[in-house]
Amino acid sequence: MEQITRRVTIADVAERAGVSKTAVSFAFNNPDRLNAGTASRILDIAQQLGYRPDPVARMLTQRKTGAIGVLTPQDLSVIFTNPFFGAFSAGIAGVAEESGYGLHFISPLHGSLSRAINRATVDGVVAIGLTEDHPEIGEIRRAGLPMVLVDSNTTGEVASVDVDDEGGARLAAGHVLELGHRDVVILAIDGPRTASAGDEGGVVGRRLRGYRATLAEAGIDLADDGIAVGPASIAGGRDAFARLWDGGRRPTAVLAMSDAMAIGAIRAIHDRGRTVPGDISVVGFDDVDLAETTDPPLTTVHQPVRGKGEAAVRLLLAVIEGRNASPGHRRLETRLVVRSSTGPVPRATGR
Amino acid sequence: MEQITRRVTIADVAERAGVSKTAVSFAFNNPDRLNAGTASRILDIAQQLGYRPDPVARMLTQRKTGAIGVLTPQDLSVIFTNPFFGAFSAGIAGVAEESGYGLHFISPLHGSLSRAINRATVDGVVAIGLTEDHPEIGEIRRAGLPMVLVDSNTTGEVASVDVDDEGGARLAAGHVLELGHRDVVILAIDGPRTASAGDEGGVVGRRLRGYRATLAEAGIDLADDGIAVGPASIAGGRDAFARLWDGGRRPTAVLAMSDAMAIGAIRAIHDRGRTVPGDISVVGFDDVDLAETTDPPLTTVHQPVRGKGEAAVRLLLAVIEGRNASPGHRRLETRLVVRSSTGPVPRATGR
DNA sequence: TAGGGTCCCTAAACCGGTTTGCTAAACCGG
DNA sequence: CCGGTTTAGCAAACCGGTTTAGGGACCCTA
Repeated sequence: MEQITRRVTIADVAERAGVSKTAVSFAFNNPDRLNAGTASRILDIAQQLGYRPDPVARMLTQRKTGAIGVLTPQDLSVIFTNPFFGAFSAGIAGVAEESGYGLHFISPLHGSLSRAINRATVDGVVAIGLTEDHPEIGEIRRAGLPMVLVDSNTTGEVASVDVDDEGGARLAAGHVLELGHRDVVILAIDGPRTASAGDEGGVVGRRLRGYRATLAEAGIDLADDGIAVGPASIAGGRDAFARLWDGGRRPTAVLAMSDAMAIGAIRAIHDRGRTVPGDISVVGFDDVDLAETTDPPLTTVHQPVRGKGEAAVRLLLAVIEGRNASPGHRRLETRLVVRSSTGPVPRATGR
Repeated sequence: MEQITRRVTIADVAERAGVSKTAVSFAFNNPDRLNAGTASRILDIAQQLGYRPDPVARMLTQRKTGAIGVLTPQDLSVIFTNPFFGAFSAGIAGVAEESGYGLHFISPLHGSLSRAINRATVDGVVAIGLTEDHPEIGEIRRAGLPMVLVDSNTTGEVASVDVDDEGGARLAAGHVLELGHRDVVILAIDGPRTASAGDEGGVVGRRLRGYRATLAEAGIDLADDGIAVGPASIAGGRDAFARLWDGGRRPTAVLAMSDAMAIGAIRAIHDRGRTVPGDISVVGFDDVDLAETTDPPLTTVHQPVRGKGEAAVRLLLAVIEGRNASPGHRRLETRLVVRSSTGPVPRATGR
C-alpha cells in the first residue's frame, strides 16, 4: 500500500467532475458565475475528494498572504517568556485578528535577521526594538514591504509608534526625589545588541537620559558606578542589584528599567534582610499585569504596551491597504502609577 | 512621480544581465553550475536592482514553507497574555528556530478555525488544547498536514504530547490532605468551549478526576457546590473564590487548576482579611515562572510547560522530515513543588 | 577527422491556483 | 425568424520562481 497519496489538486477535482479548472475555481470563489447545480456538484466532489485549495498557490496569484510579520532582533524563545512582549503581542494579535490577518513571528534565522525576512511570507511587518541603524530596515524598505517601527524613536519615512520613554523616566526619578531620596541607583536593560552600540538612540538610552536629567536638576550627579546593567528579567534584576550591593553601594532608592528587574531587585533586597519600601524604595517600568500583584505592589511607570501593538497594526494596515499616502507616526504617553514599593527615605539610616 | 514601482522579478534581473532566468536562479541556489565570473556578475546586478526572490513563488515549487503552525482554539489576544502559553511558545520557538523554522500562529478567523487553517502556509501544525472531538483535527489529517496534538490525551494515529494531569492533581490533593485539611474547594478552568461539552476528555476533566479520586480515597465527597469555575486568569481566580465565599463556603484549602487562578484566590482571601497559609492553604497548577515570586511563594504542581513545546516540535519535525513511520507519543511527568502557600489546617477555626 | 567529455548556459515544462477573453447555446422581444 | 442579450463554461495566459533535458563550444584522444 502506497501511503504517499499525492495531494489533491484543482485539476483532479476538475477531471472528476468533468469540468474545467476554471469551473472549479469559480465554484469556490465566484459561484455566481456558474449554474447553481453545477457549482454545488463541484463542491460536493471536492469535499469528497478532500480537496483543499493550496494556500501557497493562491497567494502567488493574489499577491497577498493574509499574514503580518512581527520582527524582533532577539530569539523568540527569550521573547515569549517576557510578559512585556506578551502584552505587546496580544495588542497586535487583537487587531490583526479582527481584520482577518494571521501572525507570523520573524526572528533571526541562524543568526541572520535578513535571511529570516527573506523567507517570511507576509504582507507587512511590525518591527519592535529595531533602531534606525539596523541595516535590516533598509532592506525591508527596498523590498517594498510595508513596515512600521515600534520603539525606534524615528520620524523618518517609515511609519512608527513610540512611547514617551524619557518623560516616563523623569516621572520615576521625580517621584523618588519628592520622597526625599538622594542616593539613587539605576538598573538598566542590557539587550543582546543594545549593549554594544553605545545605544544613544534606543529605549535604554532614552530612559537613562530621563533619569539622569531629572536627577541632575536636583543636583545629583549619577556616576557610572550607580548604574548596573543586566537582562530584563527577574534574575537579571536580582543580579544587577547584587553587584551594586556587593560593590558597597547602599542606595535608598532603585530605578529599574523594567518591572521584571524591579521584582528581581526587591527579592535581592529581601534576601539581604532589608524591607521595601521601609529601607529601600523601588520603581519599575512598563506596568505589566503582574506589577500590581507583587509583594509589595509595584510603583512603576505605566506605558500602554498593548496599545502600542494595536496602534502599530492599525498603522500597518493603513499602508498595506493603500489608504494614506504618507507614513503615520504615533507617540503614546506614559504615566506614573504609585503603589506600595516606594516610600519616604528612612530616618534611622541617617548617614 | 509613480511610486508603484513594480516588484523586481527574476526576469528583470535576467534581462538586465543578459542571461536566462535559469542562470539567475542558479546564481542564487546553485552557483557551482555557473562560471564563477558570471555568477558574481548576476549577483551584483540583482543586488543593485534590489532583487529579492519572492518567497511565495519559491514555496510553490519547493513544496515547503519553512514555517510551523501553532494552532489554538482561543483568540491570540487572550492567549498571549497567559504566561503558561508564553512558556509553551518559548519551548516551541526554541527548537523551531534551531531547526530553521519560523512560527505561524493560527487562531480562529472570524470565529472559524478551519478557515484559518486553510489560509495558513505551514509545513506542519502543533495544536494545543484541541480535544479529539474537534472536527478540525479530522480536517487537518485529511489534508495530509503533519500534526501533533498537545494536551489532548490521545493515543490514536496522530502524534501527541501529554502531561500526567491526573497524577499532578492527585499530588496536590494528597498534599493538603496530609496537612489535615478536610474542607477543600476547587477552582476549575472554564475555557471558551471546554465549558459546553461536558469536557470529560480535556485537561480540566483529567485534573478534576485526580482531585476527586484522591479526596474520595480519604472519604471526602466533593460536592458540586465545592467547585467554582472561571477563566484561567488572576481575575478569574479571584471571582471564582469570591463566589464560593459569598455562597457561604469557608474552606481551609483551595485547589486551583492554574497558578493565575491561585494567585487570584490568594488576593481574594487577603481582601477578606484572612491569611495564606495561616487561615487557608492554596495550591496552584503549572508552576509558571512567577509562582515563586508571589506573596507567599506558591505551592503548586509543576508541569514541564516549556518541555511540552519542545517535545511537540521534535515530534512534528520527525514526521515533516519523513523520519519515523508511526506517530510518536510522549507523556511528561508532573511533580509537586511545595513552597509557602500551604500549611497545616488552622486550630482556632475548629468548627 | 570522428567520437567522447566537459563546461556553461538555455528553452520549456512545471508547481497549483486565478483571471481574462471568448464562444456556443439558450432566451427574448418584435 | 432575426439581431441582441444572458447564461454557462472553457482554453490559455499568468503569478514568479525551480528544474529537467539538452545544445553549442571547446578540448582531448585515437
